[in-house]
Amino acid sequence: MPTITLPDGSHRDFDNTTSGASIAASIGAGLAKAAVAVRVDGELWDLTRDIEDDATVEIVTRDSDDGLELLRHDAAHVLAEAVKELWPETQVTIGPAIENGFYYDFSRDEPFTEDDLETIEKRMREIVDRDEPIVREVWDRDDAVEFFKRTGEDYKAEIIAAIPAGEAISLYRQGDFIDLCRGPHLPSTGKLGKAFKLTHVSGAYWRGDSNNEMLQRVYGTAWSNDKQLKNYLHMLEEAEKRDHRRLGRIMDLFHFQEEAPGAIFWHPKGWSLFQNLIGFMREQQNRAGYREINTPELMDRTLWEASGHWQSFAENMYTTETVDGRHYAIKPMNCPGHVQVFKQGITSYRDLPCRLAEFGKCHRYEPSGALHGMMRVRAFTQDDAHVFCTPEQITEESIAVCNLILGIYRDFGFNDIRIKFADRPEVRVGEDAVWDQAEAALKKALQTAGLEYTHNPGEGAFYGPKLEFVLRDAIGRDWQCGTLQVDLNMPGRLGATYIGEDGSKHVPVMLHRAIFGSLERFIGILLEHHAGNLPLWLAPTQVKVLTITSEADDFAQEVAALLNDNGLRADVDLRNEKIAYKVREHSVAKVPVLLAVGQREVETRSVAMRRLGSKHQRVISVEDAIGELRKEVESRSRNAARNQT
RNA sequence: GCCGGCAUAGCUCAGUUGGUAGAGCAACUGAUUUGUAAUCAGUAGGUCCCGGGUUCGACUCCUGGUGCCGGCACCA
Repeated sequence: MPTITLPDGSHRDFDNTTSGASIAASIGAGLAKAAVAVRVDGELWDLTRDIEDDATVEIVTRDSDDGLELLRHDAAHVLAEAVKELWPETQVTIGPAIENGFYYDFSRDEPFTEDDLETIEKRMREIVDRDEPIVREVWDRDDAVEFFKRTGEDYKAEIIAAIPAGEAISLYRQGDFIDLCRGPHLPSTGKLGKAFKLTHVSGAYWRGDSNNEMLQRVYGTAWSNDKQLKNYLHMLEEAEKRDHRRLGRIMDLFHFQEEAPGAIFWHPKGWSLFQNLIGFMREQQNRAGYREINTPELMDRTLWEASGHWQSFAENMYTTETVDGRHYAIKPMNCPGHVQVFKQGITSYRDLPCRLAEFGKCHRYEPSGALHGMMRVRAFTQDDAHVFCTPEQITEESIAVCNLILGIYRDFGFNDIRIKFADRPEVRVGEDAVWDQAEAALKKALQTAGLEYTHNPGEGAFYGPKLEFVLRDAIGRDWQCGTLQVDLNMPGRLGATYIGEDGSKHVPVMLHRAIFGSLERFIGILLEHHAGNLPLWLAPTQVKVLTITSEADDFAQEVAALLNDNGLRADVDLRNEKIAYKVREHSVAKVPVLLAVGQREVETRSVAMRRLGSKHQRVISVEDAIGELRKEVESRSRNAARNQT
């Protein structure tokens, strides 16, 4: 006689054993229909599973986050069932729900083709129409291993064999398909609905290990209704339109070519943007007490061996052949160079913290498959800095770095920022006691600053734990940019010391930090975030003055000169073309401000101002236009561009 | 690096069973002096990614590379 407590606090008594399905039905037909699972005392259960004891129960509907995840997980099972029906010799492995969808990894000799995808999807829809019950079964582990071995599912058998012997495991059966699964699942395949679509195929390593064989992964997306699916597919199209590689071409910012894979040829406008970002960061850093330096791009290999980079990353470093009997490496990062600058002369504890910054160009031989537009390149510029400080200063300096990073992201229009705490990796240098100290210091800084964070276990650098700053862009994609690392190892390895209050030598703590991460990548992210419509203060060409007739040529040039005198980047377009043609061309090129001048404007010394994204224009005096634009640039107002006509 | 796909004019793309290539836009030239997202006409533009092979003949077929795209792995 279980008593069921519902989320609103009300109680219901049942004479016999009940289930999520009957509870939902007792509340209402609508809920029963939307129900996909039930949360029993906080744990997700199948709708049909018996509830025998008193419990707090919440019906999970297909629209909820939990419900959607279940739907996607079920979609993966239906995908596997479809593949097994079509190609019985294929082995199944695993298939989880992921953000926006699901995938399933299969082992087979022949990769799937695009056509196969259509065939599979069609079969999946048939399975949904069959509305097969999805039934939970509890098996003995050894029986399950034996069963999957017998049916040729070696991967499944391997997974189950890793579960401790004697433990009961749950399997789910739908039609002829049976799979190991923690569950829960929908009551039947029909509940999945048809708002899903297979999207692409790819290779994926068994257990995510590149030493293992490669499986065939099928990806799909699944939603609770058709409208959501349609929205998602539309979002994908929009994302394609704001691809930074496309925008870079349209806006004439940069290009790539075959002779320099993973390296960027910057065009005048793109380089202007690049320099703007450096100028901005330089100003922020100077204000925060950093001093800028510059270190060699080519240094003797022994330095990299001493820092420990050679041992970990030799394969990813560009090196020279023997030159005058020595081997040099192009710097893949700036830290060892900064330590050399720190080591010059004798540093007193009074000189700490010592904050050294560099816009350092680094080269890394990234694996060919890792390259991705400007987001992952082989030649890039870090806004790198190292803070040398005493152990007592770690917390304060870390907090300052966090605040600097978060403030700067806001200046660029990123407001949704997450912090991940990455602790010691398996392969590392330094004693565990030192790692304990470094991790504790970083955590303390986060707590003192009152910042929320999530854990990213084992993802720290080889010399120290790190914070990863992840920003979410306008269409919901996450990008890791900034980083803060506490390093108690490298300064000692490279012989850095300072004289403490006690008059003896101490090894300083080194904080590594970057805010943009890589300028190249950050620009790519900025372009996609703003869909190319850069805020005025960043736009390479801020203003284009367009003539309507050639009689306005002199005035247009005068206006452009005035704009330039006032620190605005302005150009003229005097071509003998219709104004509509010029407006279109410069709008496509994403110029934020268009000033049209014709006979009327010449006579009144005014301009017709039109902002990117607006169809309207305002006729205002040249002085007012300049004043307004200057003000906007100075306030770095991101939204102003959108709110004005 | 691994799995799969792609590579034709500056860009977006056509190109039938193997007979050395076309369109639109862009560019250039001329005309047009124009009021807010494409004025008209003409001209020019190609090592069909690179190398090797099969063939009388290869953009097309085979083969080895390179680059890019989607993932996986990697990311100091």
